[in-house]
Amino acid sequence: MPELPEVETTVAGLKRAIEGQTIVSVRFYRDNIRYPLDKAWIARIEQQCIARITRRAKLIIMHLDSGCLLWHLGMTGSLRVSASGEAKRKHDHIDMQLADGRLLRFHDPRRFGYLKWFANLDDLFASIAHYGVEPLSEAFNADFLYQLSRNKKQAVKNFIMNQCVVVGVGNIYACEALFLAGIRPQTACGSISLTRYQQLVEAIQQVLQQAIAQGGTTLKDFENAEAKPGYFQQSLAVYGRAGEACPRCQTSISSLKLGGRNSFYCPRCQH
DNA sequence: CCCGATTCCTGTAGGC
DNA sequence: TGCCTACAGGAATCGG
Repeated sequence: MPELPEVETTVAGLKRAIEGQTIVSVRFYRDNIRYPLDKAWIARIEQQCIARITRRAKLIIMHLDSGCLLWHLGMTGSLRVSASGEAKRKHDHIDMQLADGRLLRFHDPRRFGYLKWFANLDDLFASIAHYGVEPLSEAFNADFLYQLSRNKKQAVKNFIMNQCVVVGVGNIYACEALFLAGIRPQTACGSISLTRYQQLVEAIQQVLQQAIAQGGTTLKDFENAEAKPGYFQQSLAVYGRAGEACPRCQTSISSLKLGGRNSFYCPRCQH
């Protein structure tokens, strides 16, 4: 599920809703999601104020007065703030009760998401030191992609979905950005020119910014911190549209598997 | 080193 | 209706 725009949307909602709140009690409803949930963390988290909430890649970072929390929503995870006493649903795995009575609740049917506690931010960032550049930062530019891709045969779609290269771009936005840039997803990344990488950088930034502005993409079950869906799915040009008409030239959209992931493109607009 | 395949898990859609 | 299979937004890990 959540790629960068969905995580950004969730973080924006959480900032509004719970920054400055104190966590009074924590409950783990199971002892692991993707990774183990250590019960020893509970005492470290309780009575801590959530001073700041930020995003790095597809991760949500909660800066506590002492220590910090790192959340990953995986494919089906959501982090919502609900009224006190709201009934627990199936697949609700973690509750954090706030001082004003509301509840921060982590829900994740497939349990590919995770929570980790760290004593300090240095340790947290050390755990994700292998991550690549932020796509909406200055460091993400045509030169960077061009240099890093030389002599590589990897398909460009897999290249831009590699979190060690650039973070936050998942299957949906990779397909959409390649369509906007007019590049076929299976093109070897090492054979793409600097000029075309310039177009790709602009396309990735444009698609992510538009998706953020629309509150993300809700294909199936994404909901933000206020349990509201996103609207960017209405703007998808190729993702999930195999056999439908290309919005630019009316040619039938094609699909193929790349790195095990379904990939969609227009055979006429993309080369 | 670079790839693709596999793996974690549940829900859902589609074929029969 | 029910049973079975394939597939889904992520990403670490394994093996060729």
